[in-house]
Amino acid sequence: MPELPEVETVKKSLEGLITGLVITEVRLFMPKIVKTPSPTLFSDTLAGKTIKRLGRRGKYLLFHLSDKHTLVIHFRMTGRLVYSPPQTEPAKHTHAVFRLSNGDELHYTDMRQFGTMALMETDRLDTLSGLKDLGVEPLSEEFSRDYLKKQIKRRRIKIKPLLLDQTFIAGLGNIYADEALHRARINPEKTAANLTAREIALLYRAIREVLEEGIANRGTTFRDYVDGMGQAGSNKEALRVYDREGKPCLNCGKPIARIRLGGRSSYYCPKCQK
DNA sequence: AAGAAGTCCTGGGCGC
DNA sequence: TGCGCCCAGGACTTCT
Repeated sequence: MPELPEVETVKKSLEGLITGLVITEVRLFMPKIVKTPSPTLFSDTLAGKTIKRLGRRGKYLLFHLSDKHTLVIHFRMTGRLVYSPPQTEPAKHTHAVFRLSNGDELHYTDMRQFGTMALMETDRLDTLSGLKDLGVEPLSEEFSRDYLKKQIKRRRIKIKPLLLDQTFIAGLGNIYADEALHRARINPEKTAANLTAREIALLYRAIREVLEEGIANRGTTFRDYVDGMGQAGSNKEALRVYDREGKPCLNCGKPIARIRLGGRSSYYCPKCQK
């Protein structure tokens, strides 16, 4: 599930290879993944554009193009974007192929078809639903301990679903949210406003640490995630609670529990995370 | 206004 | 072994 560290890794793995290249042709096999504009206009407008710079906002990957356009990709759960030599047979579930001016290609695949793409004029990006409402970037300077404290104190929802709310903090998903809460020893069901100052300080640090480690390990691969070169990340080895139901807590040895919060699995240690 | 539920989709895991 | 059922999950929309 590409979360912030995975999208950042895709960005880093691709930018050195494709910056400066021209998108010469777009083949779209699954038109419905394009949110805007129409599939034909999407392909036609992209053709001939130069890739100026890659960016990332939350879990969105951004291709800043010539003519003041930006291509926006969200991978959701199983989306992949892989740099491929010419005439590579598209893998199963390949929905789009971007041909580049050096002859190589970018293959976009997504088994579940949840991922989306959009092409916009760059100065209209703030109108794209989802992107426009994103909260603070957790690795930016804007995300300070005071900011987190102020924001958390005004919310009555449980801390776990709050961390997953992309309008609160951009880029955390189920894996890194659980890991941050475990590291900060906070129960996922605790009401956000009831966190102590100490807990918020620990959470602040934990969020940054788990994301930075995720990036350093080139992302977490369970089954589907790979970077722009098709390589899996190694951060699964570093996970301390996620997907470890029944296994011993690495702090105290008690079995990790799993509950459902807001329709999602939450893994936590009942002893360490009171 | 906040929060719950429904929606999209496929492969894997399970029970029998 | 093989069939069929059900679940996971991110974010948006719709309902309460």
